Amino acid sequence: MGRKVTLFDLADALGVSTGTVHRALHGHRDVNLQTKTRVLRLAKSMGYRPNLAARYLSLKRNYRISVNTLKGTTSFWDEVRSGIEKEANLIGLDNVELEFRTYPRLGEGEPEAFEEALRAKVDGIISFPSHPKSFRACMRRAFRARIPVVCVATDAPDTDRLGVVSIDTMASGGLAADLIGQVIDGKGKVATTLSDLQITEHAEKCHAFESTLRSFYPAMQLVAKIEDHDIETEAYDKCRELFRAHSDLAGIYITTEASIPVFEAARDAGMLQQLTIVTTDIFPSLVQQIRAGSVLATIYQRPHTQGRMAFRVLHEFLVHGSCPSPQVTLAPHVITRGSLDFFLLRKAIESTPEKGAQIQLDSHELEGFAIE
Amino acid sequence: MGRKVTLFDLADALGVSTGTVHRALHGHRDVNLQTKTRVLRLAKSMGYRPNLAARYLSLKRNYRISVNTLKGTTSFWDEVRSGIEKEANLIGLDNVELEFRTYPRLGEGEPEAFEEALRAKVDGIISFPSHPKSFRACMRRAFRARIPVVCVATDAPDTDRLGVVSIDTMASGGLAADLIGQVIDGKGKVATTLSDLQITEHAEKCHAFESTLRSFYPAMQLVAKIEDHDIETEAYDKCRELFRAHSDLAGIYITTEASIPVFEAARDAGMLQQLTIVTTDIFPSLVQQIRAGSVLATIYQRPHTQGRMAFRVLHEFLVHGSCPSPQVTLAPHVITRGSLDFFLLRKAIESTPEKGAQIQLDSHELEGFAIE
DNA sequence: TTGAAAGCGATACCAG
DNA sequence: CTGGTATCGCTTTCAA
Repeated sequence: MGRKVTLFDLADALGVSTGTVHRALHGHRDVNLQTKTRVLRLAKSMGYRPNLAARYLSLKRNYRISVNTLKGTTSFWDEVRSGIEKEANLIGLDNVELEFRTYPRLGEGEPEAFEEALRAKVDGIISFPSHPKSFRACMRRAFRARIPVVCVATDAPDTDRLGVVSIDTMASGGLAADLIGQVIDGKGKVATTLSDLQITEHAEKCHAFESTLRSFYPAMQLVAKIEDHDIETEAYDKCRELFRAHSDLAGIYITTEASIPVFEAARDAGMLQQLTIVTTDIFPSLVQQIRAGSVLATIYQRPHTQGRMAFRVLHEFLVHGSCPSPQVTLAPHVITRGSLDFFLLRKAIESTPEKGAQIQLDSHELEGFAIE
Repeated sequence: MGRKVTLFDLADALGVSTGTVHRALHGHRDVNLQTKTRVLRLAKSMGYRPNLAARYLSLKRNYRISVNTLKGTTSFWDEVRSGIEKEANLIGLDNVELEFRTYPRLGEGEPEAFEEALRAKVDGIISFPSHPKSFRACMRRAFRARIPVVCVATDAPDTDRLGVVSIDTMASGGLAADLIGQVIDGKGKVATTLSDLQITEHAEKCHAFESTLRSFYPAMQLVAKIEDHDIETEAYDKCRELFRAHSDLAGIYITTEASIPVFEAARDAGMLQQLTIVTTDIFPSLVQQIRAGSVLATIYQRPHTQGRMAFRVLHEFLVHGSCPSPQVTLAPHVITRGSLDFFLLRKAIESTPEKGAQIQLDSHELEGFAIE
């Protein structure tokens, strides 16, 4: 394994200066096309790889990243943000500054936050595209400004986003179908609730749920896909209606966090016992339902990890200039009553704030690796 | 937000040289105790944080890490190794060299590999402690040599390992119990298989399984914990015996990869249909069983992620001199028939080799972020 | 015990 | 269009 090739090695071999080599590699204007190709060819043949440490050091400018997300009613978005922060000061050689811009509700204040980030000339944006339509316009501007954008939680189709980090919706739907299907022995009526069929993410979960039923549980019947448009009363009312129309309903898959109104409707209809329920994500009032045994399982969408991954993708691009995997799709976690405590414990650990500034020590000084 | 504090700032403020400050911070011998404490105090009060880029750059020496793992019969250990490699060239600023030392079987060749790594004076070791007893002796030597060791997949109790990365055994057992319990409607006989009750990891899974049954499925009965000692014929024979003794067995939780002999025994006993089975991990012949519908779910132990995390913990220690979380416990993934394909897809992506040396480009040159 | 100074490799500026 | 060179912050000799 030969020693590492440096800029100087290239310059030396070609009889030019490192400045020239540098400009050639980075495609700056004002480089002779010939020397440029010579440099590029040699770099490839010698297997040149830039030394990132040296790069960071000489680059005084810090990367500034804007994190545009929803305020949210549960801790989901807090966890996304804390995941981003954690990854930032783990990876970060202190060369990243995060700027958080949060908007209160779906589609409300999102374009403004985006616009602000663009005006602030950040180097990259991590964003939750809450309103597909207005987001597309934002993306066009980001594209023109050459600011890379990573979407988190939901994809923004037909935009030139650099990457997406989201949960595997197909796996989620498939899991939900299998869990319910197995427990109710492959027969009976089931339903799903979602926010809106227009939202790709939700549509995909339902689709996977339905297609798994078709493939493996032909005797089951999906009788409704309830759209609640993120409005609690709408969810409640439509569920009441559903339970009235199908008093023999056996199971329900709630693809969003909006499970509480469903429980209330089921309880009020006196059907809570008979229903096999799979929910999404986790928060205190849902924990109660799980402990009470009303929930078969909840499908956890790992917001903390989504945040971490989103940061990684963007950082990778800013630093390496390349994007290893424009689509990061996370496997969902299945949480049941018997495993609940272990998941809650992990969640608590994840949200522990980073230990602050910490003087680094040589191992000589650590007394037998003792960790405080 | 004040600008970052450098070594020079500290030296300047104290009227000493950067060399002195450096030596004081690192506890090198031959530093006046007084100046040392003055430096340390000032460093803390000024919130000094070393610039890692500068450190990497000036440190010419690369870290050498030995990865001591099992050859294995399934792809489990291949995935662990590829996870380590992936994280290494993602995080690594090329300052890490990996040396793989693999041993053929449980406890066979393990001490030799360890010894070799110590002799080679590596900077750290990632190891699977396959044989608790001999491993402890190895660890003592590593400790004396001041070489940090991170355990992967299994912990090594009562040793001074730097950290462990493993799957959450409690969550695994709890999940298995809930899955089986719900499907068989909370009543009937169940059993588990494991390699050896001496192995903490297996014992914990069984314990969590049992305790979840006790808490939430009192009408279920755990009739056997079968130890197969990693021998296929032993697993087969003991299962046949089990099935003979309990022809009304309703479910079985296989805590290890050794599920194939169990399927064979069940099939030969004509009980495959009646059993609700939860397995562990995934490999081609198990995939067949899942597709065939013989498996309720398999609990995937995420070897790739285990590898990635193990590397992170060790790297973190070598670089920062601190260990953020000595115990990384991963949440297991639940894979069912309806979600199988999505998990297999992910697995295929994970094991895609890294794109090799790649010239980095400025964003100017990327035509609209187009990723090849 | 401490100070001074020479790198590490890439970047960016200023001359030519 | 290209060469030379100061610079980033830390580590590590070599002298004092």
